[in-house]
Amino acid sequence: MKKAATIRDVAARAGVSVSVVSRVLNGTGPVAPVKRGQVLEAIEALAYRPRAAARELSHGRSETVGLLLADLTNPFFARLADRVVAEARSRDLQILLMTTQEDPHLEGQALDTLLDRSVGGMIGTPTGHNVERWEKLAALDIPVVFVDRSITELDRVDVVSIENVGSAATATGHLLDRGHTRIGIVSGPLDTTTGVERVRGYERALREHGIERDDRLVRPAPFRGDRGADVVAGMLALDDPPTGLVVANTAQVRVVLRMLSQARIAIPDDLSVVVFDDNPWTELIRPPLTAVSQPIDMLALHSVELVHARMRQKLPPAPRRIRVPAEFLERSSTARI
Amino acid sequence: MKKAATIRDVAARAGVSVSVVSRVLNGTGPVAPVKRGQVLEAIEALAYRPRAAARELSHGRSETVGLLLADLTNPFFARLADRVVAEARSRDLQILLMTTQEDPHLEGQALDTLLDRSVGGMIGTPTGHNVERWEKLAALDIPVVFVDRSITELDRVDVVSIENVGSAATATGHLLDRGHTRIGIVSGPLDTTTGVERVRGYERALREHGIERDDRLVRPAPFRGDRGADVVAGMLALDDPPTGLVVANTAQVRVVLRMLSQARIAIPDDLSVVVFDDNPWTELIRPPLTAVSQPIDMLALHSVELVHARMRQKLPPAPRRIRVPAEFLERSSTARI
DNA sequence: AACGTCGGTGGTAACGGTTCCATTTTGGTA
DNA sequence: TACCAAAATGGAACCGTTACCACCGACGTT
Repeated sequence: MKKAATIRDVAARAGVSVSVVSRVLNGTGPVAPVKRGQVLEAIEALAYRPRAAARELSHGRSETVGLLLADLTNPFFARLADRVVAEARSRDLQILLMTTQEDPHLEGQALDTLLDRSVGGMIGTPTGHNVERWEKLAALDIPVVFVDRSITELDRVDVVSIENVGSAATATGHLLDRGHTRIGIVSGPLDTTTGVERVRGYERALREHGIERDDRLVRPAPFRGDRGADVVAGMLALDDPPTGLVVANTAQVRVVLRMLSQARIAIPDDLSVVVFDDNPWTELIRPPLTAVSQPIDMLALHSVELVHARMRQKLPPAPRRIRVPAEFLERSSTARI
Repeated sequence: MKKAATIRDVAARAGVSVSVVSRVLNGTGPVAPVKRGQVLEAIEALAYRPRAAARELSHGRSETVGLLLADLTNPFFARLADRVVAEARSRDLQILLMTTQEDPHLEGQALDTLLDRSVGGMIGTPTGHNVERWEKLAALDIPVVFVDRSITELDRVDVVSIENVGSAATATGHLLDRGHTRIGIVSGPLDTTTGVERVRGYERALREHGIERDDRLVRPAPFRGDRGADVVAGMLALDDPPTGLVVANTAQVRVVLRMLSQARIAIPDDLSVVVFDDNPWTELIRPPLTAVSQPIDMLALHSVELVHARMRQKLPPAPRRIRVPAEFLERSSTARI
């Protein structure tokens, strides 16, 4: 098995210097049309493909983008990954995938290895910790784009997310409009931006309807584990249980639904439910779920577009915050009280 | 921003040569305990981390494993990716993710870029085409592990998959035992191994019960699109429609269920249904689905373990074919006729 | 006719590791 | 104390690119 051709082989066959080959490869300088032709012919003939590692070493940075997601088990992130990979491909970027499993320690490790790989950019859903490390990336001039969530302390990075406050307000308003006055919300942890923003939207809707917030109905739950189910069970065990529920923590909707089903709580008769994130399975559930549908393709598109542009230095330094609207889909899991 | 430390900086600070540093880094030769200490101290002090690209360039191969999956939108592959990433991490391997979207052309491109990156190994769900390119990888001594499916023409690669024939036979047998004699199956394309093997299992079960195969009830469907729904609709429109159905194409179960629901076919009263692959959502569906549950963690574990071992040359050359058993979960979507 | 200018070109030093090989040091043995 | 093998060390070539720089004609200007 003879080894693969290098740039020198190409140069030799085309009768030019390596500089010329490099130039036709990258369009980084003038080349006479005739020689360009010869070079292209040689490349073709030798099936030459530049070694990414060499390029990366000499150039100091790679065409690889680190994608650091929370958890591929959650359909939201899985679909996001799918779209990001597709968008990246169309821009000739590679995706190095890692997951945090929502664990700051794992996230830290992942960031380190991503750094070793001298990735050209990063797209990630931060756990909220490891602030110094994210800062270091940014300080190294490695473009960082947060998607879905962000870290408030970090103002130098781009952020792409949905309109969390507004979406939560809409979801809550939907229940209020249907006569519900006791509405529970299980959010993400309050040290995540999605967690606080969605609660804020919930509160805004309540306020607009002149209803006071009851702390017992506003409960965060971690992304991992089954805590969301306990939290909801707790609410339902109150003397004055909620008649409406907003599950604003995408990672917990499944366990919440399972618990409700096992407890034989009828939806929407006993409880009206709105969930965050619509995935292809939610419409198969009985009853089909009313949901806030996140435009995942837009999230992916903008994230990749941003890192790409930054890698090409094609953007003013000021950080961008892109908020895309989410769609509210009324199905059959909510009813008038 | 001073740039990151290199191996030479470490050597200088520790008062040794770069060779020594390299040796303590890789444990590739003898080093005096004292110097080892100095080197480690210097590494710590300078926060030195070896550049992956440099290592890769000189060594000719990287610690990155290409993961080429069909489609992250399918929960099966998403969960597989999740586990593979986790297993890879615990072995200090990086995962470069690409998707084929079941498109041979995209698969070809992906294989090319993976080659440029001189990945150290590959784990993939082949579309069934691009045989030459897969062959080339193997010829280049890059360990390739097929997971879930494989390509029959390629006998030099390792394969990890479930017991497809047996699982399909069990699923079909389950229906037969409940008195069904007209059983439909929608499989994957017949140019995929999962497609043919599952049909084979189906046939075996029929044969064992002395029932003849009716071609109109054995229909493949592509992985992409909604074809599976049409196929089932077609079966149900027959004069003698099936009373039982095996959906052996994981990518099509969702659309099939949606179609049945829209057509107001009652499960299991009008039709008993067994599906391939159990994902966390199937138990939320009404009725909860009887399913063949694939041991995804085992698939991931073995795949990663295999590439890893091959990359370390720790395995005899003969290709391994690992078949892990799948679990049959009886829920409520199947009934006695 | 002398003089920039500029398109086109080749030589070569990085980039940051690994690895081979020659050399020095160490320790054990006669 | 001399000697030898084994252990420890350093030097330098190499991996495949990119990018800087020097150079060489040809051409257009004064």
